[in-house]
Order: sequence, then C-alpha cells, then structure tokens
Amino acid sequence: MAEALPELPMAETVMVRLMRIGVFGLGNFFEPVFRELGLTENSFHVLCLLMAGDQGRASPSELSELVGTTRANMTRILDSLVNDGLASRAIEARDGRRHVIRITTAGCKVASEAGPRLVEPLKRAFSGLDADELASLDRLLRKAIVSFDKGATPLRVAA
Amino acid sequence: MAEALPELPMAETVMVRLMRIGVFGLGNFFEPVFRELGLTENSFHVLCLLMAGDQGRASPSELSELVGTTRANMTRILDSLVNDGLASRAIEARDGRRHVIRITTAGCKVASEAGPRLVEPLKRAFSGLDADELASLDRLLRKAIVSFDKGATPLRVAA
DNA sequence: TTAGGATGATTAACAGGTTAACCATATTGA
DNA sequence: TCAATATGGTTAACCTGTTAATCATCCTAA
Repeated sequence: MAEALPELPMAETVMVRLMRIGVFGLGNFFEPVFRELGLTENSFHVLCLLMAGDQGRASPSELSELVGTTRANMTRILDSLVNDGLASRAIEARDGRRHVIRITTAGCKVASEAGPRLVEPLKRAFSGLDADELASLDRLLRKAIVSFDKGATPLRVAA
Repeated sequence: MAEALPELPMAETVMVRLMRIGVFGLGNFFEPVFRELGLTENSFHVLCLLMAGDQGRASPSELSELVGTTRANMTRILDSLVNDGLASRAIEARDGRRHVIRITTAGCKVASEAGPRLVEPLKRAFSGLDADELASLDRLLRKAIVSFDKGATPLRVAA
C-alpha cells in the first residue's frame, strides 16, 4: 500500500490498517457466541442497554443513539428482537409518536446467558497483554478517538 | 453494558468498544474521499496492490487474500473496477481457470489521485497524538493482534 | 382553530459483505 | 484414457447496514 503511494504518511497509514485488522480479529471471538444465541452484536447491545437502563424501557431513538446506528436500522433490530419475543414495542399514551421498548423476561434470560459465555473469549482475546499494556492501550485509544472527533471534517472547511 | 452484565471483565470489554469506536471514527475521514473518486476502501486497496505488485497484475484469489475478503466478494469488487475501466480481466493462457487482473492506465491515474487527497485527512485524524504515542499505539495494537491470532478459537477446542 | 412545521418511527431502495452451491478447467491415478 | 477429484472463479440467496422518502402525531403561532 505504502509501496504504491509513497506520499502517504507511513505511521498513520499503518495505524489505520492495524486498527481495522484488530477489530476484524476481535469479531471472530464474539460473533460465534452471538450467533448461537440468535443475537447480533447490536441486538445484544440493545438488550444490555435495556437491562441497565430505566426499568428496562427505552425509546428507539435513544437506543439508536446509544448503540451508534441509524434509527432506520434500529427499527429493524427491534423488529427482530420483538419478533423473537425478547423485547416488546408499545406506543406511549401521552405521545402517539413515541414508542416504548421493553425487555421481556425471555430477553433478560438470553442476555444473562450471553454474559458468562462472553467472559472466556474476552479474556482469551486479550490474554497476550498484561494489565499495564491494557491500560496503556486504553489510554492511547481514547486519545486517538478524541483526536478523531476533533479532526473530524465539519463537512468541508475551507476547501 | 458493564452495568447490565457485571460479570464481564471491565478492561477487556471497554477495549472492544474503544477499538470499534475508533475504527468507526476513522471511516469518516476516508470514505468521503473514496466516494468522490467512485471508489470503495476495498477497491482502492486493490488498485494499490496492483500498483505495488508484479507488473500491475495479480489473480483474484491473491487479491482477496491480501485485502482480507472472500473470493466471492472480490469477484464483485473486480466487476466494478473492470466496469469502470480501472482494471482488466483476462484468462490465463496456460491455465483456463486462472484469471489475470491488470490495472489500466486509468486505474493508475485514479489511484494516484487518491493518494494526495488522503494525506491531509490521515494527518488530521491522528493530529492529537505525537510520534511517541503513535509508536506506542502501533506496538500495542500489533501485540493485541498477535494475541487475537493466538487466542483465536480453533473451531471449538475442548468445550 | 387550524395551517405549517417538528419530531419519532417506518418503509423502500440500495450498498457491500457473507455463505453455499455451482461451473469450468486441470490434475491425478487406476 | 478417462473417471474422480481438486482448484479458481462466479452466481444466487441472504444479512445487515445506509440514505432518502414517507407516515402519523404533536406543537406552535397567526
């Protein structure tokens, strides 16, 4: 890559690849677990948010915001959860536009089953790093994310 | 997330999120550039590999291997590149199964145009990290990737 | 009170990826 | 020699995400 385009800044270009490769590699640890449970990483995330949040209820918008996907996509994720009986969807009495998503007991059960199954893969994935290294990586990734946010192009600046 | 499932190891769980958030954030810097050029990150990667490689030629399998996607998907990526006149596809004389993909002059041109346009976003993205931090992040990510590879489940071990 | 605009959610069309089945060509060994 | 198998590539079906358009409800100001 850098061979083809020597003008690219090496350190940064390599960093992009490293991050992508890392995320890709991580997928192999968790997707199998989710698949077995009939979940997606996103649908699992939604279940967790519902469990953690206010009385197991939330709105689609809130959820899409927290998960980091579009509302349109959240609609589909919720369709699937509702269809599987893991969550319920109702219209709020005081505002007919708002929907209320609630986790069901079945949903709680599935989410609780997922937890223990994820512990081992999580630890195994990072077993090559000691606590100090994990802490450093955490710190640097946070710093990088802040950098991305700051540098994020505001839809074209001065051209 | 950790609130809902306290049994999950915090450091590792957070790390997964950080890496995903980071990669997602990175996308905002480059996808616009690729889009303007009518490229995908993957199709750009293919062009780079062709430029860097042996006489601008390679086989679909090699490319899918190097890019890290399936052969089926590479077929589609190449369809698109060939369709846009950026690469050509031919059958190898000595073995009718093998195809030879070559980058065209138009393909070289597009790839060369992409280079300069990527420099600024790349530097901007990582502008919040100094050289030492970049080096540390590089080292830790590589170590993490090695850890992922080692710990990668060999399709169920002892269950 | 009601027309115009916001807001929450869904739908439709599309993009890019995956897996599994398939086709065509080469290779091998009985 | 030729049937069985391996290999390279494509196709078909599907999954999950995105964007843009749409629907329904609510809010607001003339």
